[in-house]
Amino acid sequence: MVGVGRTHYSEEITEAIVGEHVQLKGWARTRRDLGQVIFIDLRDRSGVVQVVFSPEINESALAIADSIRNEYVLDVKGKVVLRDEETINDKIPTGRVEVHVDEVKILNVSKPLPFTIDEDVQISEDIRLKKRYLDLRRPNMQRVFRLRHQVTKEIRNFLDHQDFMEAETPMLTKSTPEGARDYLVPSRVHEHEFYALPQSPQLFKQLLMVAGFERYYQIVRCFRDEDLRADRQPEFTQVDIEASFMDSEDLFKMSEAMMARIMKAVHNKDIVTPFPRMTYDEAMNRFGSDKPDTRFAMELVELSDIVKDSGFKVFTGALEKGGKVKGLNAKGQGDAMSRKEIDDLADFAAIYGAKGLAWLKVDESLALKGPIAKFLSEEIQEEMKRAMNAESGDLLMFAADESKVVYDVLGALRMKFGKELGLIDTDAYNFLWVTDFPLVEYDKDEDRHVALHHPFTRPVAEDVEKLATEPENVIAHAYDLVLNGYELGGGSQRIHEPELQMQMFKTLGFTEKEATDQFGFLIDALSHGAPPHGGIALGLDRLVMLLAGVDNLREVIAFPKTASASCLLTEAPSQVSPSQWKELHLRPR
RNA sequence: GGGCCUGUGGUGUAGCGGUUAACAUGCCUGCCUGUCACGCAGGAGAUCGCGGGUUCGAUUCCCGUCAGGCCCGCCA
Repeated sequence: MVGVGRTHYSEEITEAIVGEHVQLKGWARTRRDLGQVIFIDLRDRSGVVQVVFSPEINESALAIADSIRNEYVLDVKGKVVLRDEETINDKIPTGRVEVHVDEVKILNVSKPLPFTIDEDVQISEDIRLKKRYLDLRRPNMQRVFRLRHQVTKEIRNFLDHQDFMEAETPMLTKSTPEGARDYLVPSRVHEHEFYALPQSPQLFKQLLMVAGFERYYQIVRCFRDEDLRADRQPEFTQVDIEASFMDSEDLFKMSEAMMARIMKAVHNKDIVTPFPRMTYDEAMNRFGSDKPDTRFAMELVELSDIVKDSGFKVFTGALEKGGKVKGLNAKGQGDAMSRKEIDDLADFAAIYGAKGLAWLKVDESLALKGPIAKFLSEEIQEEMKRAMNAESGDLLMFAADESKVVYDVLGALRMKFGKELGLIDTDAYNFLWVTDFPLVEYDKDEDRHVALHHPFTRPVAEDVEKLATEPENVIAHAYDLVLNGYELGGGSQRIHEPELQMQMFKTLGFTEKEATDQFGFLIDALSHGAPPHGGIALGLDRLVMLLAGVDNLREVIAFPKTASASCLLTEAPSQVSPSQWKELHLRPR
């Protein structure tokens, strides 16, 4: 340990250095004043050690200690002493020793705090965010940010060893259509023109490939002006990677090695590679999600064929409109749940667009009971039971609707039961590749196709012809890395031919002129010897969140935004002066 | 844009159509030489988020609003 005026961190005060004279700096965590003897727990970034003041040690130090309060900043000098057997404190690592203080300086005082700097004190989150500098002082928060540092350090070391080089890209860049809403920055110099903060460095990293860097990465801030979630912040950090001459297999392998290294470094956990893979179709059909949590089973069951001739309108109607009927078996819940609880599931399903939720209980004689039982023949009921592996006491739920609604509803119900029934192994880290995404999907509102990944994603070779004719059926060279039901990141092989890129823009409804106006620089770059390339971007915040075992991004971002995208500490965003408006050629509306 | 939940001393909670608004912790004062979330004694500290309504009377019920959270839409 180095440092001016400090010989040790508090965690280093151990039996090994008994008798030594040490100098420590830190904060007074608590003071226990017994009149003639005062104990203070001195906390620094490493931990806590007890320092002792008494007349036998030093009168003047004791006098100063009398005025010390919580969170005063101290500089103490003293001797490391072994504690008597009966005064050993097993609760702290340094509990076998203490420092007898012969000199103390108060480096700074502190007002009483709004909350205690301690591990498990429950404080409402707005208070924590308003006084974030105190919140971050808590040891468990410090641990999280040390973990975060360790993760980025491992990533940098790993990629460096793989010949990747870090390069920076602009934060003031061009607003482009497609994707999320941009954060805009008005230009002072160019009247009525705006920069956009990057949603990701996507185009720049492709241009770095054209530039011949071959292997690039960047740990980079990205911005998206969309509404927040527990796992979504308006600014977030991405591990952005791009490589020339690497195919998807190379990228999978490399990403897996990187994740394995991180897991080993931070949790000493050996994870199995290669990661399992699943196509997008399979993920949706089995789990109702493109980021399935595979830590528990409870898969969706396809019932469309079984019920298509049932005559039950709810089912057949959905099928006639091109939808699906799928089921979900909540084991034992037919017995466990009350009628009201089951009825409440329909409200839950409605959030995801379901018009209702059909269900059946399996009774002791394996008969199906419930409001829809009478609409289904004996034969169909038998087939349903077989397909869903129905046993006595089970609750069978059914969604019949357009595919998206069926997936969303049953996928959400699956996660709800998984969590509430404790089916999830919380120690598991289930990595998974989801592959073969569709290239585009049809957007009703805009009446055109939009890219599922982004417009630079490469269609698989055998589907290129379909781009113009049946774009919905084109599969992309795109993949997501999923961990425990969270999308950790996504990547793709990119289009490196200008003609194919232009065709892609046309598929997305751009005219040639619009494409050239917006993305001319890219098309031009691709026309000058662009190598085949592809890459991946990983959400660093989410990764750290999962490694830290928390379920909210705010816990792993030092100064996060609230659900309404404001910073309670600085009170950003804020109004600006009339002169600032004017300079930017703007006026309030 | 929409739905749901929360808002009471500094902090965390309790409470109820009429209370002296309770408890814990923190804070202040005094006592205490082995505590460790020290202890003991005393004290200060709240227009119950804000506005309106219902009512003889609202912290409590209703409406609105603001703030925080979760979710849908949005976002990859």
